[in-house]
Amino acid sequence: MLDIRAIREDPDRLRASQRARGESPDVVDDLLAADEARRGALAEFERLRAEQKNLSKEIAQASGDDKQALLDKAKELAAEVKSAEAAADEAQARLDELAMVPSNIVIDGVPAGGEDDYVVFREVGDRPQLDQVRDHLDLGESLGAIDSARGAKVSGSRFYFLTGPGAQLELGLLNLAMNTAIEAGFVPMITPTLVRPEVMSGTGFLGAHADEVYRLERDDLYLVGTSEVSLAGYHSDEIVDVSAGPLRYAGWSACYRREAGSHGKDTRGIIRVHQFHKVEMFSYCSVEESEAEHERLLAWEEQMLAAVELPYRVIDVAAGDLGSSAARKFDCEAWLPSQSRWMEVTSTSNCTTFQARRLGVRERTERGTRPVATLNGTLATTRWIVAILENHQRADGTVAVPTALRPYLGGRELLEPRSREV
RNA sequence: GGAGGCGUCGCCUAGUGGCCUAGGGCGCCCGCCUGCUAAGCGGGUUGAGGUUUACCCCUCUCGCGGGUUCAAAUCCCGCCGCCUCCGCCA
Repeated sequence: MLDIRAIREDPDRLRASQRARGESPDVVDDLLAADEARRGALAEFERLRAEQKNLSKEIAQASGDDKQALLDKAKELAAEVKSAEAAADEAQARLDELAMVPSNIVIDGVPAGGEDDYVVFREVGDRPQLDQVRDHLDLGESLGAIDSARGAKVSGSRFYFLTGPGAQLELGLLNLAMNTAIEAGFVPMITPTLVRPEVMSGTGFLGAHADEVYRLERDDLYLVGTSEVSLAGYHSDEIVDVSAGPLRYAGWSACYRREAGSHGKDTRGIIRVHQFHKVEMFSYCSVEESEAEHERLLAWEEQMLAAVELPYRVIDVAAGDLGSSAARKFDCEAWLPSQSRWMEVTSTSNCTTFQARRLGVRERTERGTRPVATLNGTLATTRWIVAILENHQRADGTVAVPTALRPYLGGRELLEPRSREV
């Protein structure tokens, strides 16, 4: 949802943003018309309602014939008030509906265009020199780390078991991420993975990509695709104090995605799965501070990637590929040797006031309250195991454990193929 | 799943159809007073929207949504949340 008053003042800004995303600028005129209609209807209702209140007070003091005459008049007025209120409510609902349509206004400097129009900021680290490349599933199976076949047997395609060193690797990654976050001053959180419709909708996940989300119809709850959802809802309908700096939370949760539109894509291994774990950073801050905070979230992501010794690049995602709530998004992509391509491993978005406005998260200022900015970013996910196995594989079939993860694997420096099939 | 109780401003609370333009206390903010602090005195202090250069003013907001009524914090219906007890389960 966008600020209708801001659109009234500067409609061209939204038009330009819509064009950059490849979406229609016509919604702007629809919005302005609906806003005008709403204000007209509201003024009429308020006028009648004020009249009714005054009349009511007269009735309380009148008596006899006077009172009866006033009562007759009041009865008529009551009907008028009722219909004026209905009209005002309807006009408000029309505007609300329209206001939910446009995606967030992109920040100046975001590249225009679609999926392939990103800008590469930098490339960090050296890609491994490998004569023979095995992919992560091949490696994971021989190490006894990933069991895809039994995942499918138990739960269907895109499910898996992490076993032995695989399970330890994931726990290690997530703990390393959690510790990194705590050290940086984040409040560690373990979050609900089922949320109410208002929260899911408030974060912007029920728009164009609603098919991605699991829904439990009997209970009217949604399974989150990231703890961003729960953490955004955490302060909903609250006035928070961000005057002393951002409120920072690090959420640990399981994540669920239907992957409805990706049949046949990344079907092998654990790159694209229905359920995984993630540690997510989430910040609430003033809108003025949001761009600096975005850079900081990116820096913490890069710190994690450096800690697990992965080669990666950072891209500035183009407007058309942002998702509805983001005003800017930076992705880190790790090198994927088996496919000679880059694979998204982190994503950090500045949602400016888009989510906060829908969820009612405000801050106090000298002149009333206003929505804060919300930002999120990935510190580690199950998918990182893919990049770690592939980039740290060695010719003898072993996989080197990055130094930072060794404490979580009992000090082991190498993962070795198991001798016995299980 | 069953029974009962509760939901009013940041917190505590008053309020049983018109005197509520929601009162009081605590906390907080501003001022006065005062060697300092405390106390005392005066004022301010829910949020959303409309109107306005601004001040003012107006409407909505007593968990949420309906209804009754000229008029609802107050009466009726539905829902949600919390608490207590019982049952069932891990």
